[in-house]
Amino acid sequence: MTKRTNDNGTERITMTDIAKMAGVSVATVSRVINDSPGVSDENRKRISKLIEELGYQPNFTARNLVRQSTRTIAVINMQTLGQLHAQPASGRMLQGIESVLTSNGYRCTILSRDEFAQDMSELRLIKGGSVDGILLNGAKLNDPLALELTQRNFPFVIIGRAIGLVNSHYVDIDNVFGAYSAVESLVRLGHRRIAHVCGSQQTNLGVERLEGYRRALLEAGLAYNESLVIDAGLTRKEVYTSVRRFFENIAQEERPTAVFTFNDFFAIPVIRALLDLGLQVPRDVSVIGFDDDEASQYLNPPLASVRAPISEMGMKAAEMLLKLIQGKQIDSRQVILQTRVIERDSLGSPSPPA
Amino acid sequence: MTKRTNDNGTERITMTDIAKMAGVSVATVSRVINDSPGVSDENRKRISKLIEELGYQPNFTARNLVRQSTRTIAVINMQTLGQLHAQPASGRMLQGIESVLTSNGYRCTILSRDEFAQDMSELRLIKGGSVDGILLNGAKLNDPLALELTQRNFPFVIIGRAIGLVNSHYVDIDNVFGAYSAVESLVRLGHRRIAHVCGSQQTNLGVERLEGYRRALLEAGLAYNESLVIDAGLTRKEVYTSVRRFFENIAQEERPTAVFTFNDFFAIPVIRALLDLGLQVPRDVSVIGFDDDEASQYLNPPLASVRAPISEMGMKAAEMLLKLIQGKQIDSRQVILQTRVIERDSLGSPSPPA
DNA sequence: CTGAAAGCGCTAACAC
DNA sequence: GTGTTAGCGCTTTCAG
Repeated sequence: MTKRTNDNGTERITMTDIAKMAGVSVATVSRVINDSPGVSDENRKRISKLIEELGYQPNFTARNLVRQSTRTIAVINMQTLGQLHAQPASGRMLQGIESVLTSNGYRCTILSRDEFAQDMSELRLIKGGSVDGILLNGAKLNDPLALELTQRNFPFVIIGRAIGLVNSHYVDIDNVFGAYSAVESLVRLGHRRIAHVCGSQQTNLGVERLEGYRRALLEAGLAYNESLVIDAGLTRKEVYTSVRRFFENIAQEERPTAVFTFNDFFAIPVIRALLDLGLQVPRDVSVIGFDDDEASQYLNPPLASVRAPISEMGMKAAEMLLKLIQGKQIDSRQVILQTRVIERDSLGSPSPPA
Repeated sequence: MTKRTNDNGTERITMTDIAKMAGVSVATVSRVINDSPGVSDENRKRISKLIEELGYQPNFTARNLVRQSTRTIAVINMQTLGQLHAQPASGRMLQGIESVLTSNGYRCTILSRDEFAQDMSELRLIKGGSVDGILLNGAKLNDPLALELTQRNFPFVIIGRAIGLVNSHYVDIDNVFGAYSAVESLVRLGHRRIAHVCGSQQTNLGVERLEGYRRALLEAGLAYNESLVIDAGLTRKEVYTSVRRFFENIAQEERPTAVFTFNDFFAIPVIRALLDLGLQVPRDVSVIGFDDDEASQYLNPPLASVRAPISEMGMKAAEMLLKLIQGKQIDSRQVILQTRVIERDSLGSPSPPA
């Protein structure tokens, strides 16, 4: 590409052009663009008008270079893009993040963690100065990337908890309590054999919700029985298959009368599997999910769930990150948002034994 | 921020540093970084090693400035971020886009069209040189933004058709045919009164699918009856309310025995509304959607739909845009992807009149 | 209040 | 092969 020219051959207008036309120096133009003081009213007005008329827009990259910032942040996910975008909950998160970023003049770019690269390729982002901050959507135990970012003192906020990292900034929902209360509401309905279709135990999310399940059982005086925990995989297909197999192979008197699923995303194939085996929901098996996806209330039967303020979580995380970047005061490095059980028709009392 | 320094006070390592340490000029270092010829093997090896050891990463912004490119593209949507991210189909699109962009060293940033700004604020993106190309997710009739981009000869690809724009680059699915075949399959089952819960008539998508519905009816010798077209709004809540009201207020003998919904996203509250009125699906009313969201097969009843290769559409659009930017040959400026009806249990023959 | 000039970190002529 | 140098378009001292 020729310098100072677009593909179509039209000159791209620069600050120098404006300066020449206004008969001032670039410094003055720069001052009015940045609302800096030290420009006569007359000049300011004239230059502003010129800018307006010509539709001049300061070059993003040049500004970034001298400012040493790009006004873009990266959202780094544990899941692949396919997994990420398949989940309604991710959409809510991204929506929260993007809304506060764009309204603050920032942009974001969505990346997924490359599990195959050993070298933490994500670090190139910060070494190359191409992002001003990072939102870590999910973290592992003693997450090496989080550790590295901490050591480099690079601005980042974890969405989800950072187990093994002291003093890191994060915002999370109370997953343990959320799961606990879901199971507790099943217990209250009289259920004694409660299964859990758990999330990936490689993630805090999966671990925490399982923990909440376990605690609720113990507190209710019910044994925690590992054989009632179905570790089904990541996709709906896998969940369908595992759950179907599980219920096919269990003796009727052992059969759980309720299942708490890792999230609503999983609850859909779980219910399908039950129905396909001729089991009714909630007559034979009650089901409760997590997240309270927008669709859940419209499902058949309407799905009980743990309502989680996911988009708020994204917003809070983005706000915190922005403060971090701008060196502003942060009230609390850790934010935990609360959840609440929403009871719907997928819930019932267990039928008395036939 | 002090120059050449990070927040934490550590120097940020630059090409000049590498050059000094290697005892060569920056030009040489630049050459090895860019795999340009004209460097002795010995130097190349030594410099590479140094870069490796120091974990040097060329500054993204500086490169962008001199190259006059940012390696980022914008995805501009018609919907708000909330609407966008709520839809499984959008997730599939984004996944397709992001996967080809990132694998080509590009990034993307998701924006939504500001319907309140008259000045086409999106143009600032290109005036400020902050994106290399644009993916227009959806376009209006004679879309002013698309027109402007065309005039400026700025690289862009429309996802969806560009009515009123000759020779624009776009990739789309065959919505008219998709809708046609959905309705046609209802007709084949014996349905005569078929309703359509349509999408926004401000979008091509909504218009085209309605058109397909209309054509199928006409071709089947059935009258196109506007009162059977339910323009329900954008949210599931609105759809639920409208559809419920519609079926509540219609005489039984006038009641549609089938409904074709704009997409699967809408089909969920439609089915809920029917069930809440005591109507069975498909016994009383058959339902067919569009998109074939991943969840649809697991719904109760499993939802018939028109399968659309949405993630492929995103990929194709991204690939086309990249070619456009890189000045490569493009086989065809317009790509239309085909759809296919997937029949599931939400479909049945109309019950014989009681 | 204004302008000259020194960069930001890199690429790419152009000379040697 | 290698180095020198002139920018890319902007911000920001520092003089005046």
